[in-house]
Amino acid sequence: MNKQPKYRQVADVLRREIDNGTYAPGSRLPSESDLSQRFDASRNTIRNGLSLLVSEGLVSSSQGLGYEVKSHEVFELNASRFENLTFPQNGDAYNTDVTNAGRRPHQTFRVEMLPASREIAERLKVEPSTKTVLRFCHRYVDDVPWSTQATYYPSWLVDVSPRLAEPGDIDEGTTRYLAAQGIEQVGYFDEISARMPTPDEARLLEIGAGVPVMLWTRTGYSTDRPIRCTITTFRGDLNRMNYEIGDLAARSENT
Amino acid sequence: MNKQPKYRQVADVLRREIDNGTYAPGSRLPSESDLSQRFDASRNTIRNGLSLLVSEGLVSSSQGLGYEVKSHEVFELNASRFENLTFPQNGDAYNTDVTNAGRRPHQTFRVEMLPASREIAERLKVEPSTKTVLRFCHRYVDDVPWSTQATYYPSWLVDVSPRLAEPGDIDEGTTRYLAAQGIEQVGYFDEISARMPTPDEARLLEIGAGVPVMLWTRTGYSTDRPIRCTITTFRGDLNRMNYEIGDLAARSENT
DNA sequence: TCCATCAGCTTGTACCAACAAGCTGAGCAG
DNA sequence: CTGCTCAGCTTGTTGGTACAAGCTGATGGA
Repeated sequence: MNKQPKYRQVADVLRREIDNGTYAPGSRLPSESDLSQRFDASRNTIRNGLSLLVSEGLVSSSQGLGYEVKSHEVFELNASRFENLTFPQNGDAYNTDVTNAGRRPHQTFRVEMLPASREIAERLKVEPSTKTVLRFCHRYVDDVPWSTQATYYPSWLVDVSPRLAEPGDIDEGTTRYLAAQGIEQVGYFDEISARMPTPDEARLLEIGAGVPVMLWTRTGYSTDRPIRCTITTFRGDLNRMNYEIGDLAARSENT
Repeated sequence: MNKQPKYRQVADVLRREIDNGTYAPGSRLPSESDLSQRFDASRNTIRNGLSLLVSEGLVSSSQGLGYEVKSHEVFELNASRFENLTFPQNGDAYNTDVTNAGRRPHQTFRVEMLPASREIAERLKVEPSTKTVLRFCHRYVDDVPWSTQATYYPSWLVDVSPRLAEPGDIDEGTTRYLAAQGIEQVGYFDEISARMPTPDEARLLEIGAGVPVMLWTRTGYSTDRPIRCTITTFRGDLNRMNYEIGDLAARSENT
């Protein structure tokens, strides 16, 4: 019957104990050597089992400290709020959302000019390797790295809206600034996928093994062509993206 | 300088060789003992490095076969297509999308009655533990497990639309059937997040370590209350969800 | 009191060994 | 030629050891 290898049994038992609250979020698991005694297994076997839980994102380990049970407070992200003159643009939306959630937003920012990758060129409908302007944000919530956001603008747009290529924030928001230049965003196309982080992403977001990233690619359109492409990466387990579509009058009613 | 532990160096070298095509998708890496010689490291250290690549989803291993470099053909999923009488409902959308992609759809199906979990109860605006009808699909693409879809209906809806609780497909689609009962879905609320699969999900979707799942929760509303809640899980790395919002006339034009 | 040091805990890295279990192709029996 | 077995490859599992490196609280000197 019991064909499961020992390290899986260890993981299964601990997983169940985490689920039922024996080990609460934020608390620490017994040490590897304690577990080694409890399960009558070598430290290697215990580590093997614990690494399963780490790769499931249930616990994280740190040298000298032990294994901590992770909590799962998700952050809601309203993605279908239309970005136009009436509503704030994406960057402001981040500040608004985070502040409304009672947390503290903070971001670093940089601008660079670089040739379009294949993905970006396709979405912006320009030739690959054409110059594009990249405006890059690294965002934090309560000083914890939360997301990176890279927005690419085609060079033709920068020609008519030169402030895009200047370092430094655009206070009124890029959407408003572009509208003032006669470029209005009338629609956008969103693509969402998830995968494990590259080492770079893991570093920027300070996430360990076992936490996937979500990739959110938004291509914005004027009435006649694409005007920007924004790629946002963030922790998949702590964020939830929301879309409201159609008539949702019934949603806000209290039963 | 070189403070990186050996097993990370191994992973970094192999990752770069996978990226630059030295090891193409579908091909196999050298065996652990070969790599052990090449890197002058013990087999354990090599395994440690390879497990990093596995957890990044770049390669997968199987006993007796070795390590295979994985490919990344993504499947597009149009999520904002409005589900109403004019357009087919979700289940049919799956058949349509898969067939259009030149692949073969196939699904198993079951119906059961069970008390609402907290998440479901909240979304359907019913009391927790109230009876709900679950219609569950396990979907395949070219005989590869692709997604699971669980749709929950509140019991009051089943009372007026009894066929929901009957096993077996509803040929005309549940949306059409419900509309015929006077229940029309006029809007929906989507929530998307990602995390590592539970052992159950890993089993159903036949995914190994290093592949996250995306969770897509859609709550459908009539004009006055929620009428269904659908939770879809699928591989995050092979699927991309799309939303079209606003005026996208410029998207389909060929430059 | 304050702060520097260190013992003693934790996990991280690296090696070795042995056997189990899955897959494949060579080669043999029919 | 067909089909079975098995040697020899692969990864999987489990045990062991040793030392490095990070964290914390106790200890003790200024």
